[in-house]
Order: sequence, then C-alpha cells, then structure tokens
Amino acid sequence: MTENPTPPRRGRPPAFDRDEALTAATRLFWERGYEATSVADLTAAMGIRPGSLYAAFGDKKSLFEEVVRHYGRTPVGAFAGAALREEASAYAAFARILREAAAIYPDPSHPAGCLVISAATNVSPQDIEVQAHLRDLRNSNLRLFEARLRTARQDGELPPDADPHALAGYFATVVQGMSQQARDGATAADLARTTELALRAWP
Amino acid sequence: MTENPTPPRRGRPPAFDRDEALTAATRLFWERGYEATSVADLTAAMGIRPGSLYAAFGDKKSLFEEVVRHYGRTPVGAFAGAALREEASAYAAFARILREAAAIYPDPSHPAGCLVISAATNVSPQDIEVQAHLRDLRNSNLRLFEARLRTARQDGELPPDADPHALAGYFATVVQGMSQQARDGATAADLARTTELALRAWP
DNA sequence: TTCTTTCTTGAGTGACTACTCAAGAAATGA
DNA sequence: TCATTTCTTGAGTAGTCACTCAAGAAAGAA
Repeated sequence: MTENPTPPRRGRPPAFDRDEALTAATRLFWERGYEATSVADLTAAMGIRPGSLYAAFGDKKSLFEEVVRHYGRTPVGAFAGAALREEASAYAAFARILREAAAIYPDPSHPAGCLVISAATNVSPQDIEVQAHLRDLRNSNLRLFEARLRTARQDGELPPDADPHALAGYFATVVQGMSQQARDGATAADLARTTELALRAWP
Repeated sequence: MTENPTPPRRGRPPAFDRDEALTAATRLFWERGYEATSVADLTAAMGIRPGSLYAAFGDKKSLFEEVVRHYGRTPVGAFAGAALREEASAYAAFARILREAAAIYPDPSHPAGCLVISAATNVSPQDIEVQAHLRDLRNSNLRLFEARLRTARQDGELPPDADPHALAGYFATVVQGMSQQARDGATAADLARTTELALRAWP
C-alpha cells in the first residue's frame, strides 16, 4: 500500500498543459456554445493540433463533457451549490445565490452568463444528447433548490402554506433570466437591482 | 388612383404558398435555432428545392429575418406588445404579460419558449449579426417595459421612489427565464405559480 | 402561336465539418 | 545503446454546409 500516487509516466510527455487547454476550450464553448465552436477553433485556442486533441480528450463531445465538469469546479459554476451548503437559512442561501449571480454573470473576466444555461440552446438533431445533458444538470439544480426549500418549511423557516416546488421554479427562472440578461449586456448594477426585487417574493 | 392593388402577376406562378412555407421555416428555427437549422432541413420542411428558396427569400439570413417578422405577428410573438397597448394600468399589463407567457411558452402546439429569446444564442462569428439582431429586439422590448413603468410612476400608479429601469429589468428577466424554463420542460401550471410569485415584487 | 416573364428542377460548386492515421520525435526502462 | 511507450505533426478522409446555375416548365401578353 506504499504505492506511488503519481508513477513516472512512460513515453513522450505532452507538450501542453492539460488544464490550460481545458480552460481555453471552456472559454470558447462558454462564449459561443457547443456546435458554434469548431474543432479548428478549439485547436487554435488550445495551441495544439487535432491529433493531440483527439488523443487527449477523445472526441468533441467528450471534450465538452470534461469542459462542463471543469466549469462546475470553477467559482462561476459552483456558487449555487456552495451557497446551499454553507448558508444556515434558506433565505440566506437564495439571497446569496441571486446576489452572486448578479455579480458573477456580467463579470468581464469571463464570458457572460452561465455555460450550463446557454451553451447548448441551439443544436441540430445529431447533438441532441449534449442539449439533454445540460438540461439534466439544470433540472437537477432545480431539484436541489426545491429540497432546500422543503427543509426550510419543515424547519419552520417557511410557513406551512409555502410551496417549495413553486419557489424553486421561481428562483431557477430568475437565475436563468439573469444569465440571459448578462449576455444581453446587463451590468452588475442592473442585476443587483433585479435581485433585490426578486427577493421580495420570499414568503 | 384607381390602381389595382394586386396587378395580375406575369410568368409562372409559385407552386408553394409563401405563408405556409414561412410557417414551416418558423417552426424549425424556433425549435433548433438559426445555425442548427440547415437549408436542407428548411427545404425539406417547406416542400421546396433550394433554388426556389433562394429565389423567394434571398439567402438563409434574409429568410430568418422574415421569419422573425412573421413570428412577431403571431400571438406568441405579439402578446407583450398587445398587453402594454391594451391594459389601462401598468400592473394589469405586466400581470397579463407574465400570465400569458406562462400559458403560451409551454403550449405544445408550437415549439417551447420564445423564438426571439432562444433562436440565436449559440452562433459562430460569421453569424454574429443574427445574434445582434435578436438581442436588439430583446433590448428594445426592455425599453418598452421601462417606458410603460415610467408613465405609471408619472401617473401615480407607482410610488415616486419606484425604479422603472429596475422593474423593467426584473420583468424582462422573469419573462426570459420563463422561456428557458418552458424549454426545459416546465408546465403551464409551473409557470403560473412562478408568475404569481414574481408579481409579489410589484411595489 | 409565339414571346416574355417567372418559377422549378437537379446537378453541381468550394468551403467547412469532425475526425483519422502513418510517420517521426521525445521521453523512460533495461 | 536500444527497445518501448506516448505524444506530435501534417496530410488526409468522407460528409455536410450555404449557395448557384443552366435548362425546362408554366403562366400572361401580343
């Protein structure tokens, strides 16, 4: 059990940093979406040739799946989960989710909005699985929202007549709308005002 | 001034109904988006050959622009403008906009959501103008929202400290989020609940 | 009927798509 | 040193993309 966790690699070492390449691919997919980003665009941005890309990542679809996982580990992709985990009250969690979305989605240091929300909106039938994959991620997020609100009602934070399913749908709607607004040019100030209005719906 | 409004057309008459063809094209663009819909898909759905399509509509981009205008004259594309024009109070207008969006966006008789919101989300650089065109339409709608709310404040329907710009951004966010939710499978009942929660933000 | 006009048809265009592969280069192990 | 392994390179594949065009067909006008 004294196995080396990183045994010395045989053969020629890769000439590119896998994480840097993934970051470059993420930016492109985030900006343009899955189908509108060509493998030629990707190889140019990642600084590698097609053969290296296919050897390292499989095919375009596999690369995109890895990009989505990579995105989910960045602050932009993980803030909602972190808020649900770290905040003591449901209100604090959802207020934080909306406020952070308002600050992060229009941040000019990366493409606007959320990759999971916008990267596979327009796909041809051959890539329908990619669209379904992101939709599943969004809907599982919706269920996380609902579970947290259900707990809040059990704990008495929400009144007994509050509707966790409806509230979850409402907050998901606002978050997704804010992502779209950010892509349309809304500023952090704009989205901050939207957030405060949206929070008025809290029971 | 007794000119015939529709002078007899010379030459071979078109073998297809222009409006029916446009409706078929609208459905496809609405479902899949601009780039993910190929000219081959369009000719198949419209029941015509490429030559006829190009003769009748110009190129793909021109066809899409005509589709967007056509969409804007359908109930799904015109309900917001109608509500703003027909309702006496701003609250009635925005309540009607959200309630109609909740009923229309998931209606199974047509593709889910709003074409203007979702048909040009993912485009490659060569089609950036198409994306900009729809974004302009969305942003001009946002300004219509804001103008109506500004009037409401002047009329005393809204308190002096209400923020028309912020409210317009909020309602645009909710509408766009509802379109996305409908595409993700939300039902009319789901969106109706979202609507009633969203309206709680009204000052 | 014949001319003119307009539309349809089918076969095509070059450019781009995702993807592949043989050959060579650069590392380790023996 | 030499074999083995892994990665890179550049030239390539078949298929699809938006789009075109000459030839023929179908209408009105003369």
